[in-house]
Amino acid sequence: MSKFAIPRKTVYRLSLYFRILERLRQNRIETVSSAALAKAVGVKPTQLRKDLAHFGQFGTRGLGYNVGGLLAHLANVLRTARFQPVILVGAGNLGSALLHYDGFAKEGFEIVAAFDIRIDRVRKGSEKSPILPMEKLHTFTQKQNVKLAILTVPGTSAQAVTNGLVAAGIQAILNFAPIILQVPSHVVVHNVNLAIELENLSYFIA
Amino acid sequence: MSKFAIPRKTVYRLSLYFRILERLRQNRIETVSSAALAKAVGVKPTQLRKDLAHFGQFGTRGLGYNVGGLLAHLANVLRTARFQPVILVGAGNLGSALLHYDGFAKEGFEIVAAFDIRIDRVRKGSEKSPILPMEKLHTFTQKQNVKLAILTVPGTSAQAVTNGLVAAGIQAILNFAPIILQVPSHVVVHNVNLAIELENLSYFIA
DNA sequence: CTGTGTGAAGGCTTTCACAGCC
DNA sequence: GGCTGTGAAAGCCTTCACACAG
Repeated sequence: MSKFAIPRKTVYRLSLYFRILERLRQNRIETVSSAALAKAVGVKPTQLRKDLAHFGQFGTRGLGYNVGGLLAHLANVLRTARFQPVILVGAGNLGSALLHYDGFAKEGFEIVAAFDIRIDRVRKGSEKSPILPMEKLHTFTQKQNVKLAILTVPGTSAQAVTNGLVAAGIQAILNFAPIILQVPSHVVVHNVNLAIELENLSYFIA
Repeated sequence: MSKFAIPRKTVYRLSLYFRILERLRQNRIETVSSAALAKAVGVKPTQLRKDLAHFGQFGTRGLGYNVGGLLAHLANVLRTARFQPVILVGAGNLGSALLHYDGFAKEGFEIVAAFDIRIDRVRKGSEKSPILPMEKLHTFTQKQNVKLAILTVPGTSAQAVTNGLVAAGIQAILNFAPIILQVPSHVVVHNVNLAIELENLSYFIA
């Protein structure tokens, strides 16, 4: 039961289940069936049960799942994933946009610092994170033991910046630059391209 | 060869190929092999060829693909997907962040207007798109024949707002709200949750 | 010899069908 | 009866192997 035995897609859905369960607990709901939970997440009940089967048996037949108990189990599985410090590199258009976004903090991720070659790129003072020059990236990351980075630099400098991130000890990168990053095998990269999401979506308009 | 016969994932990759090809053309490169193009996109050569096979035969055996020719074909396949007007609903934290992002415009998507219940949420005047009250959404969307919407309202109001979007004729929604939207079958929804992306990523840190 | 096009094989996910337990 | 847990089946996508063209 190595953690890499669990499919990426399953892990992604665990996060979805977790959020719905939190909402249920807020509403003092103590029990939920796989059918109800699956519907809220937008998957089939059997898929939810298969996902959970990777970790053990949490339900009661004929009844469903105990909300608190399942939450605790999922929190345990996802625990390493939360409350990690994050740095953001590239405080340009999208970067500073994401700095203004409080959705990360709400979910337990704090952007502890942003880096840019131009430190004058400070938008009006709503963000708490300091914007530092790139030269400080290495030392800062190592001192604070940061492992997660959000990369929002232009594609032309993305690989060079990535090399610096890897050298500084970063282990996972949420990459918004439109290129494939070359990284050592111990570093995980997830690519996001909002323009392509939009393009892809509009393709399926009837 | 109905457009829905083409897998979502393939369409997504077509967008990736397209962007690399544009870059090659800028560099006056006229021919590219499936191996080279696939590497730039981060997929296997056979997958690239299978993707293209959905539409016909574009390559020359022993030589590769003509950059301009393949670009033209892909542009034709993706044509409906580009240069669409888009509205953004919910000019809160993430919404106004995305309004500041110029990556959409670069790829051919113009955010023609933003809507919010509070029209005073205007950040400093860098954006060109007007921020309008929600009451104008319906008329505006119909008059301008907008079919694409970016949804960045809180989860609590997302479904209600979505109903309004659907009534106004919106056919595709890029949804950042953390709930599953109920929509008629002719409406396409794509969900994006940046916090979960981050959580999922950090799960795979060794 | 190089590199595309493609049927067949393989692998991964999802779904089904139903056994088992409350 | 209601609902979970799970082996088997199905479906989908990716990869292989190789025929074929330049």
